[in-house]
Amino acid sequence: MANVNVTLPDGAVRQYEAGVTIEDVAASISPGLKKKAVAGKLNGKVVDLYTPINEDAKVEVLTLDSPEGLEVYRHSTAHLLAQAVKRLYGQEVKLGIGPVIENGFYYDMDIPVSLTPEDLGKIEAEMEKIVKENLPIRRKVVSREEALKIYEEIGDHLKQELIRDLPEDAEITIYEQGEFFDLCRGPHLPSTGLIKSFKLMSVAGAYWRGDSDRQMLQRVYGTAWPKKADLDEYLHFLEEAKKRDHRKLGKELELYMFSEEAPGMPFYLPKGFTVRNELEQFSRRLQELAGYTEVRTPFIMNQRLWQQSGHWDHYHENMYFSEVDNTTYALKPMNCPGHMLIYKNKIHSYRDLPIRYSEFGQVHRHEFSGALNGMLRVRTFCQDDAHVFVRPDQIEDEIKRMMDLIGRIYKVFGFDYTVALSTRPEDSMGSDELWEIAERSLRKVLDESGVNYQIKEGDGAFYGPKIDFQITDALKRSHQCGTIQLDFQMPEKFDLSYVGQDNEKHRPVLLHRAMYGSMERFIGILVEHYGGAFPTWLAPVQARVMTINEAHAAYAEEVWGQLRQAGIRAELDTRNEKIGYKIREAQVSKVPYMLVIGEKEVADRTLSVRKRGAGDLGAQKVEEFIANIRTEIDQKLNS
RNA sequence: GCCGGUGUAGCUCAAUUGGUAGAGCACCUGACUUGUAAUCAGGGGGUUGUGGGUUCGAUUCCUAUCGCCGGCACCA
Repeated sequence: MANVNVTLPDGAVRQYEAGVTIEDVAASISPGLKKKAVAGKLNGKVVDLYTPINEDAKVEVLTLDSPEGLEVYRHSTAHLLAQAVKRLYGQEVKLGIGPVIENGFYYDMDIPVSLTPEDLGKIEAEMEKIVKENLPIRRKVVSREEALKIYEEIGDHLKQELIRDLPEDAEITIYEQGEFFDLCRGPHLPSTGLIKSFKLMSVAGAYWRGDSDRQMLQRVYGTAWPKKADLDEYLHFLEEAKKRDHRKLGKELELYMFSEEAPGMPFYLPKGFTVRNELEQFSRRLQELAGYTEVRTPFIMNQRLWQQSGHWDHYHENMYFSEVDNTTYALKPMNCPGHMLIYKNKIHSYRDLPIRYSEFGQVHRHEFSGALNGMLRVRTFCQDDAHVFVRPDQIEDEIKRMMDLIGRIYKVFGFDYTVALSTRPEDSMGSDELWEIAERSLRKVLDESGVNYQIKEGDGAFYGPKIDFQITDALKRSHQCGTIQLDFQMPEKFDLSYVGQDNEKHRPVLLHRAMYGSMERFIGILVEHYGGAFPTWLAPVQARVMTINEAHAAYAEEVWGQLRQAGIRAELDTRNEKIGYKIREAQVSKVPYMLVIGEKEVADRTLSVRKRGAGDLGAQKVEEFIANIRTEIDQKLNS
């Protein structure tokens, strides 16, 4: 019998008889490892635990502590789901795909009946049963013809299509567990009994192969974890996230509202608008320092303009139109064309570039009804937009400046972010050459800046490639916000020019840029990020003065006046209520500073400071408190 | 837009097999004059999203439509 040398992750080499399985290797290391093993890694490739080792190899035993092991586990749970559904709903069930996703898995299936949330409980129970049966899960290699025959026999057109689309040289495998089998690359757990903690989360429709022209399947989402405690922790996390939902908090904190009269269009309530104004003012100040000048362009402009800009051809179905005096006007979905007109309003010298126009521009886009989501996806929103006109030699420097500015802003909120480069989409305009140049320069700046970035092929705007900034919030979810887009098309379309040193006309290059992205989305993200408890500089109400009883009202009113005089957003609460009641209300509405005034404070001309999250800070002179809170507010940039 | 769910007072939710709606908070009034997360009592408030239909009778059943929610597709 030949021997094989097995190299383990720690570098140790052990000798086994050829044909030894990874499970045997695990057993030979320790009984504990054998018990925990769910799969293996053979020369870097994740494989089934019972895979034989026939030649010298690097081997790693995978447990649920590794991401790969957990992935195998979740994948097997997806099969478990499919098996349960087939048992309950019969062979009529056709299987699409059932991949692993973050925290779990899903399976897309064609099921004769519509599943309801209650059905999920029944399916879970069936899954538990299959776990108890502890069915061995085994891999079987089949030929393409065999595979097709198997799925023709059971009339599963979905799997047949998948098989036909597999590459010529692909090894086709089927995994079997009891009466159930599934076309699958694997690997899987050795048996169903190893699956411990899972929960089906929801049912939803999903297009077959992600194509909206094709059949809609039923997608069941599930989550799976090594231990019950992990599952509980995850479910708890979801509960916490739900409490922070910006739609719920926006209502509770009276920040914004929605009405059936304008689906997808937020109404700002006084408090929400205060936050927004603060954000806008902050960004405005930074942009002034960075050399931007602010402009304002009309909401509706003649259809001609949109034909010229290309929006008519490429963005028509998302636009709102209005007919006035036999002329069609469009509500702007983007601010660029207006800024083109401003640029063309006069002749520019090469010395004047870069010219940086910023606009808090309200745009309207007719998004699909199903796409709307609170403040995160709306039909009218305000972009903190800017268009910068540069000479070709200024492109890279200007992009660097933009990236710096965006990074600085995100830091103020404590956001981490990731960057992605999006390349030419299918529906685009302009020559291959210009796209080539544009993509290359963005890539160059990104490479030089040293940031990590991913590439999103075909995800660019129709007029140019872009760098997108994705914010990661306190709950580790990411949201697209900032963007920098390079555009050679729009200057062509609008025949923009500047006069060069040679006294000839030259074509400027256009950079589109947004930092918050949309004020609405950014506010929604901030609400969830802070759980509604805004830092003092953003808080709609920064301090609330509250009295112990009505004898203190006069002094409290005086203090309230002083605070407002100092530019602090303060409220006064002199109602005939107990101080505990007033504190509770202030606490619930997440006011950062609660200022209590009673007999002592009136006598000493002080106020008692209670800070949200920190409790009673004791008495301070009014001037002292004002100085402290002002410092805190002004320090946002140094945070 | 597509699949599924859902819509009751300002908010959060109740209402046995269809018998014409109720609670807490909020709001108003009164009492209490209060020291760091809810004082007590009383009161007002709803064409049950909207339009049709079935029925002696509809919050409940059917249907259309709108909004919202979870996904898909699309996207700042």
